[in-house]
Amino acid sequence: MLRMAVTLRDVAEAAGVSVRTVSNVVSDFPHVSDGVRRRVRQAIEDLDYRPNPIARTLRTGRTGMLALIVPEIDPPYFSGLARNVIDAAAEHGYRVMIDQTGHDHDRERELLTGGGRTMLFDGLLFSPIVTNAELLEMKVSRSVPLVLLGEYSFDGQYDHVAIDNVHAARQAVTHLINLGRTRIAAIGTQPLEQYSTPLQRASGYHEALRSAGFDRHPAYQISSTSYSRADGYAAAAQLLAVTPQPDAIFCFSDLLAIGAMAAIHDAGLRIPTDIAVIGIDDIEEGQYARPSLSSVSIDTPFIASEAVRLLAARIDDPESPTSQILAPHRVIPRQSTAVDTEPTGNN
Amino acid sequence: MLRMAVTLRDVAEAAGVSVRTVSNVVSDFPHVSDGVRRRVRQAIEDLDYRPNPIARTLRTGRTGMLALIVPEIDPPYFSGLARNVIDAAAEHGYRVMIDQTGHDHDRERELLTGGGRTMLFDGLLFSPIVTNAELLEMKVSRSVPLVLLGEYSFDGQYDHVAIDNVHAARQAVTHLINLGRTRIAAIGTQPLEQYSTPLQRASGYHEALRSAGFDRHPAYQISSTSYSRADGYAAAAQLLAVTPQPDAIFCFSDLLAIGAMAAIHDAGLRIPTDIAVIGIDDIEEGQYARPSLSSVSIDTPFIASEAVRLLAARIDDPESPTSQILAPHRVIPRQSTAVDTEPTGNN
DNA sequence: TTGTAAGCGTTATCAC
DNA sequence: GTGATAACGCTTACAA
Repeated sequence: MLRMAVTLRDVAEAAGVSVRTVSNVVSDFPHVSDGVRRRVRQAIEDLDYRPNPIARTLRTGRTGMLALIVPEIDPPYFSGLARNVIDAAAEHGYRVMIDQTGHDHDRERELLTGGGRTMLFDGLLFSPIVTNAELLEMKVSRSVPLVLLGEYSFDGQYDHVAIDNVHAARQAVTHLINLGRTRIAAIGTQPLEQYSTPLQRASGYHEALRSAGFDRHPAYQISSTSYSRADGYAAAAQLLAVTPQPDAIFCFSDLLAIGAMAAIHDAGLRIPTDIAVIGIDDIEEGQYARPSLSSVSIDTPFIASEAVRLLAARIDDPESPTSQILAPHRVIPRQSTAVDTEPTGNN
Repeated sequence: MLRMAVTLRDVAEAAGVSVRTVSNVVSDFPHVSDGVRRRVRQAIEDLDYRPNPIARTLRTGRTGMLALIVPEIDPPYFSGLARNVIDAAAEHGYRVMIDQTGHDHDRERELLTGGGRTMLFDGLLFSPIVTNAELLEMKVSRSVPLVLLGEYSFDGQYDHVAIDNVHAARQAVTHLINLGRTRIAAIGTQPLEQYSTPLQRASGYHEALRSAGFDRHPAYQISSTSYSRADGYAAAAQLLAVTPQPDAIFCFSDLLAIGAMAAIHDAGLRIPTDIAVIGIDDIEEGQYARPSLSSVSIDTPFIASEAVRLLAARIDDPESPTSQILAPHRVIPRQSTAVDTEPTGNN
C-alpha cells in the first residue's frame, strides 16, 4: 500500500457516526435514515474511502475469486476457454485467477491438494490432464469447492462438465471413412497411460476403424508429447514416409492438424485430394487456413458457463449432490475433408 | 469454507506451545529449538493445518497476487503474453489474476481507478488500448503499484515496458517497398482517435510511404474495429475491388493478415506473386500458414519478464523512480513476402 | 527461545 | 436506527 488506507473508522469519525453505521451504508443495509446516509456518503466521497476487500474476506470467508487451472493458457482451446470462463464468472460476480500446470503431474497434485494458497479462492475450475483414476488417487482437498472440466467419466464424486472424447473421435474418423478413405492415420496418441484425453481419443479412433472392418496399422499411429503445431508437423512428416501412404489423418487436436497440413503441403501433396485431414476443437485458425480445416467443434461457451454455474452453486451449497454435464460436440466438415472435386489451389 | 478451518491456535494447543511459536515454525523463523519445531510440525501434520492466506494478508498487506488487465485474453498475442506473465510472476512468487476490458474504455477506467477490489492485488500489469493522453486524464488510483504494457511514449509517470510501434510499422512497410512493391495498402487503422496502437502503426505506415516518395491512397487504408481474422478477411476483400489493385498489404496484426491471406486466396490470387502480405506480432499461426506469414516479431517473453520485474520492484519500493523499457522487435521475412521468382509480367 | 497481547479493517451480535 | 464491541486468523512488538 502506497499510503495509509482510509478505514471505516476514519469515515465514521468524519461523519460523526459509528463504524457500524458506515458499514451499513457501504453494504446498502436498508435501515439507515436518509440524513445519516447522506452524511456518510459525503464523508466517503471526501476521504475517497474504498472498502478493504481483504478484511471483508477475513470476516465473510468469501474472496469473490475463482481459480482456473489449465495445462497451458496459450493454446487456442484453453485461451478461448479462459475467455469464456472469465466472462461467465463476471456474470456471477467472480473474478478469475489462472494457473498453469505445464502438463506437470506433480504440479497438478500440488495445486489440487491445496499446497498453495487455495483459500484465496472461493472455488476451483480444474482442467486435468490425468485420468480419472489418477485423480481420485490424489487426496484432493475437500475444503474448497471444485468443478472438473473436460473429463468424461468420473464417478460422481465431483461436479464436472465433460466432453465425450471417445464419441467425438469416433465421429471424426467415421467422417473420414464416409469419404471413402481407407488408410486412416492418427496423430496424438500418448506413450504414457496416465493422460486422459489421448487415451479416450485413441479409443474412439480404434472403435471407428473396427466398425468399418479396418485393421489397426501400428505405423499409422504417431504419438506426440504435446498437442502443438510443431508436433503435428513432425508427426505428419513421419507418416508420409510410411508405405502405403495414409490417405487421411485424424489429429487429436486442431493444432496438430494445422502442423500436419503444413507438412503435407511442404511435401508437395494436396489436401484433401491426396490426404484428407481432420482435427478436434474447431479453433478459428482452422476456419481461416487454406484449405480450411474440418474439425469436431466443442462448445466452449457452454462448458464455461455451465462450469461456473455449477461452481457458484457448489459454493453456495457445499452439501448439494454433484452434477455431471455433457457438453455437445459436432463434426464440422470443411475443405480439408471435402469430397474431392476441384483442386484446392493451395500451391 | 466447507468445514471449520484449523487455526494457529488449534495447532498451538495440540503441540502445547503458544501461537507465536507455531507461527515461527510456519514462517521458518530461525530461532526455534529442534524439539519444539518437531512437535509443532507433527501437530500441523496431524491436524492438516493450512495457514489462512487472507488473515496473513490482512496483517502483512501482501496478497501475493498480481492482476493482468488486457483487452481480451484469447487473441494469440495476449494469450502468449499471459502465459509469459504467469510464468514470470511465478518466479517472483506471485500468482496472476486476469481481467478483460473487452476494448471498453469505461471498463478500463473502472479497473484502473480502483473501483473494484483493487486492493486484492499487490500490483497491476495493464495493457491499455487508449492513448497516453486519455490514460493520464483518468485519475488512476495511486494506491496500487502499476506497470503499463505496450504503449510507447508515456511521460515517465508510470513504469512501462513498451514497443516502438511506429518504428515496427515503418520497418514492415519498408520491407514491402524493398521488395519492389509500389501499391501498398494497410489494414487496421481506426476511425476513433483515442486508441493508441492503431494510431502509431498508421503513423509508421505513412512515414515509410513518405520516405519512399509514395503518395497515400485513401482507398488503400482500411480501418477495422478489431484485429481479428474476420476483419482482415473483409478488409482484404474490400481492397481487392480497388483499382489499381494493391500489390502488397501491411496488416496491423497477424490475425488481420491471416484473414487477408484467406481472402486473397479465395479470390484466386497468389501470395506473394500478386499480393505480398506482412503482419505484426509473429504469432506461431503465421509460421504454419501456407504461404507462411512474414511479420514483425515482438519479444513477449522479454516484455513479460521485464514488466514483472519492474512491478515486483515497485511493490518493494513504491518511491523509487519509474523505469521505461523498450522491447526489441524485428522483421521476420517468410513466404508471404518472398522475392518473387515466378514469372508474372505483373511488374 | 518462547509467551502474551495488540492490532490489521471488516462484519455481525448484542444492546439501547 | 444506531452505538459499542467481539470476532475472523494471522504477524509481530514487547516481555519474560
